[in-house]
Amino acid sequence: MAREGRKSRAVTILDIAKSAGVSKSTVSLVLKRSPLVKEETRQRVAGAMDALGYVYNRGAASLRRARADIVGMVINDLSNPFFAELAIGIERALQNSGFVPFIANTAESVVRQAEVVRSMREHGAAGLILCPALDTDVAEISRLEARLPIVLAIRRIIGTRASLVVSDNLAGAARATEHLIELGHRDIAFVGGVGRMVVFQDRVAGFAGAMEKARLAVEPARTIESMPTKDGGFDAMKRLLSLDRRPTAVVCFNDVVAIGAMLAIARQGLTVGRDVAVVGFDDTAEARHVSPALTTVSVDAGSLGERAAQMLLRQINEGERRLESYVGEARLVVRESCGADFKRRIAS
Amino acid sequence: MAREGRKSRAVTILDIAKSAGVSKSTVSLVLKRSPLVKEETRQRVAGAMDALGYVYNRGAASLRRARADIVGMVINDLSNPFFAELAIGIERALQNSGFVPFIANTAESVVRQAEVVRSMREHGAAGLILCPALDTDVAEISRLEARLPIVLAIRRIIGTRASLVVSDNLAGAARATEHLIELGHRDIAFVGGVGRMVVFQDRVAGFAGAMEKARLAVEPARTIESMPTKDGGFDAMKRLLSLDRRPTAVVCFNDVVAIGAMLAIARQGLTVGRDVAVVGFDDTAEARHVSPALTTVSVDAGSLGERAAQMLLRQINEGERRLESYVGEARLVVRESCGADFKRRIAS
DNA sequence: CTGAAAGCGCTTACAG
DNA sequence: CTGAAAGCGCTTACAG
Repeated sequence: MAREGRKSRAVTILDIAKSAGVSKSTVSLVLKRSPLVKEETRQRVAGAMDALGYVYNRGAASLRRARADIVGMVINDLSNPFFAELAIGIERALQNSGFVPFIANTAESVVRQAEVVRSMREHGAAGLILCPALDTDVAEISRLEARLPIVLAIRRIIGTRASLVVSDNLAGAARATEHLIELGHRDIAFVGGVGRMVVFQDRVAGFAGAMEKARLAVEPARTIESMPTKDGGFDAMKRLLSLDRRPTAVVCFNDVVAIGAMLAIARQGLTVGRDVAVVGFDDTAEARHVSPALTTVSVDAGSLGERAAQMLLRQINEGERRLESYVGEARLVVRESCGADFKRRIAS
Repeated sequence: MAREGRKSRAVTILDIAKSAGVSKSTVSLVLKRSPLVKEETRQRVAGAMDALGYVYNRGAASLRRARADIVGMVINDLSNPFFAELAIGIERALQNSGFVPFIANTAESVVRQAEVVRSMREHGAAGLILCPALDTDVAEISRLEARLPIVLAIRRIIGTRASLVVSDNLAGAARATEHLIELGHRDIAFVGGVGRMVVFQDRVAGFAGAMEKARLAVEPARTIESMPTKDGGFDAMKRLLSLDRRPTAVVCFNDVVAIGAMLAIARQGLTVGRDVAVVGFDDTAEARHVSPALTTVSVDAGSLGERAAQMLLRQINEGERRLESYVGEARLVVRESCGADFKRRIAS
């Protein structure tokens, strides 16, 4: 009935050694798959482990080796499918690396983020992949980055020299805006996102650049900030639609904002794509699945995650600091929400 | 330039002790906030920690105390918002418990699940919250459950005596079905989910029970299995719509399946709610956000997660085995996809 | 391949 | 409050 857990005395390599009639050292060699041990001995030891229900104590090993096999992934919003896909990509890349990823969700709280990071360091994390929460302090990142390998993902923070994996926000937003302009739109708004985020600034810059190139006005009143969530997008779009002159198209901060915006448009009795064109950013699985399907900028969250993981592994293994940056391609994926279809039907 | 990480010699309590002019024991007492240490000493020690950049080594502490402060959460599909919400609820409940949750995603692979569980045990997890992957072996759970505190969440597995947090699948599905029957539907199908999952069996049983109570036929050909994903739901619905006689309503295995099904219906040129009524199960945030809004069975993933966490904490703290079960209420939330609205408009 | 010894950083009694 | 000692379970040389 009693559990054999950490409570009662655990089975150790010494027990295994006795049971298999070898020394502690030999068991340790078996554990690390050393070729020094002959097959027959190896099997005897493995048999003893099975029989006694041995569980390797990584804590003890880490303590001795002064290095643990975990890496932390700190995610700012796990309920956003984009970050869930990112996390899954990171996990995939870590699969056979000898490191296990531990995920934590900060829910955009810097306080929570500090706790989580501290906890991961206390557990001996060999490195961190960090998607910084809103309003993360530059100094905090710099301090961290001096102490352990770290890769910043998705959200750039100005003033740090940490390794970085982001997507090409400027080009992506520009491309999305150009597409709307090509479709004939002149009155285009930017919806969602928080002004003090660098990602927001980059995307707005891409948007404004494309507008200016086409000699179109960028009115400050037509850039509506919001939390980068579905509800945020819904509210922002509602506000935008309540203005006296409504835009014919909107570039949204990201997909969840765009989906929220689409709902606000529908709620208003308008048709997405015909009355108001919508484009998103991220290309999460949801973008394909909503109706009308969302035209968006694809950044491939999964492969960004893989990149970040590989970058972190290099940094951990090479010991000394080696900073890299990767800017993932941002590719426009035209579906229905931009109304390209409606235009075509009218033209023909 | 050099990192102070685990590579070079780490700062230990001995360094702190020297720097603060106290003994190692005193530092340890400060660490655990013992009232034995007077405030002035405490501050001196805390100051030294700050100055030297001390990081508590939990691995060493766990080793000595033979007990770690982590609990594992093993999730079968983190890309399903339902499980993401569950995970967030678990995290919330663990916030001030002294335990930190480590999440891992098995992506429905039992092989991956075994690896992940082993890794968590090796790291000394004090307990596990497990959402079993498809086809998880009963024997494996039983073995595990004899060795450490464990709470099974969401997916019941027949034959184990482990603690359990699930929702009332039978009643929920019955309620959803009854609602469709009240709306006048006679020809109702069940869409999505994998037949060998107990959750599926429970929900189908609820569905069939309600049908039989209304003396309606349950045709096996009208129970279409699929992976419990959006794509699965899409495919299943497509198959269902290709039958000669199409049902007027469908009860879906869960929300992601329902949303996939809604897309298949729309793709077919039909209108959800008017041509085919749809109800889901879970009430994820997405259910509110799709259009038409999904009528579904609310089970409150977040609070199920909290329950599971509390149950696990009790089990860990009380030392000996104490099995509990919690069956969360399943409440029908009527929105638009069931067509209640259309019916009303016709009636008036 | 094996055995003995030391040590990773902490906590736990225990005596003062 | 403090100090000295032992020990958690492992790995790491090192000598055989």
